[in-house]
Amino acid sequence: MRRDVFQAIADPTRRAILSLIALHAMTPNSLAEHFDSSRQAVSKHIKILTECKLVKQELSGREIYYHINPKKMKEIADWLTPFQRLWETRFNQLDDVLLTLKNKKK
Amino acid sequence: MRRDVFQAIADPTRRAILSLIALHAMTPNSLAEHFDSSRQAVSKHIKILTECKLVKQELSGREIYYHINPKKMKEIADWLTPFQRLWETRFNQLDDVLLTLKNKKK
DNA sequence: AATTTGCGCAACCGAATAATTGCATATATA
DNA sequence: TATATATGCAATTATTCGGTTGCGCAAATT
Repeated sequence: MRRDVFQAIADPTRRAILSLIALHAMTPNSLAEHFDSSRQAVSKHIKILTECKLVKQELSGREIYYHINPKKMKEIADWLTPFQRLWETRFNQLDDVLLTLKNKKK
Repeated sequence: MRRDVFQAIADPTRRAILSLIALHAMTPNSLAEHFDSSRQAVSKHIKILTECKLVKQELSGREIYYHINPKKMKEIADWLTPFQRLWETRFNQLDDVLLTLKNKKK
């Protein structure tokens, strides 16, 4: 079973869950209220997020509050770092120009 | 068929393809040499990357050079932006402290 | 003590994925 | 012109995914 952050954030519901708990920790039930799918479906998503360490749990009686794990979120940002210069600089616009010239030559 | 950037980068081979063509444009055949899977398999990945606009193609005779599309890559970075403060500031460490205190209380 | 509530787990199902194989087409090369 | 090369597309298959349903358990509530 592949279980990495990239596979985890591939699902829109899981991305929404991350956005919600980024504001404040939430229980599965309170999370499920924000979606059309069942509580179990949401729980399954949480399980996947937990397995790849994107969320941590805080037990409180029979309730479980799920928190986001910033360190793991940063791993996604880290993967993007080498690509950053591509959109931050004007290299990409230069690429476009070169590409256009090349095509015109043909 | 869901075809967004997040689903696209979920696959490790596709992430590797993006990393390779970020350095310089490549043809499907030259890309396939970097992987164990077949040329067709790589082509299918490229198709997915093309469909979600992460790569652009430059035709040159019978060869097709695939380029990365920085604008689309940035969309991933944009999604991450709201989460940035979670790891860039010391809020996350503060969270850890509060969580520990809460657990001790019980 | 009995009932309700919050949760995880397992089984099941249809849809989507990733890979292979085989084929068709267009461009180079001999 | 015949052959080799670069590529895309379609069919097939095993696997994974996302969802539902039903269950069991522990903590709260009555």
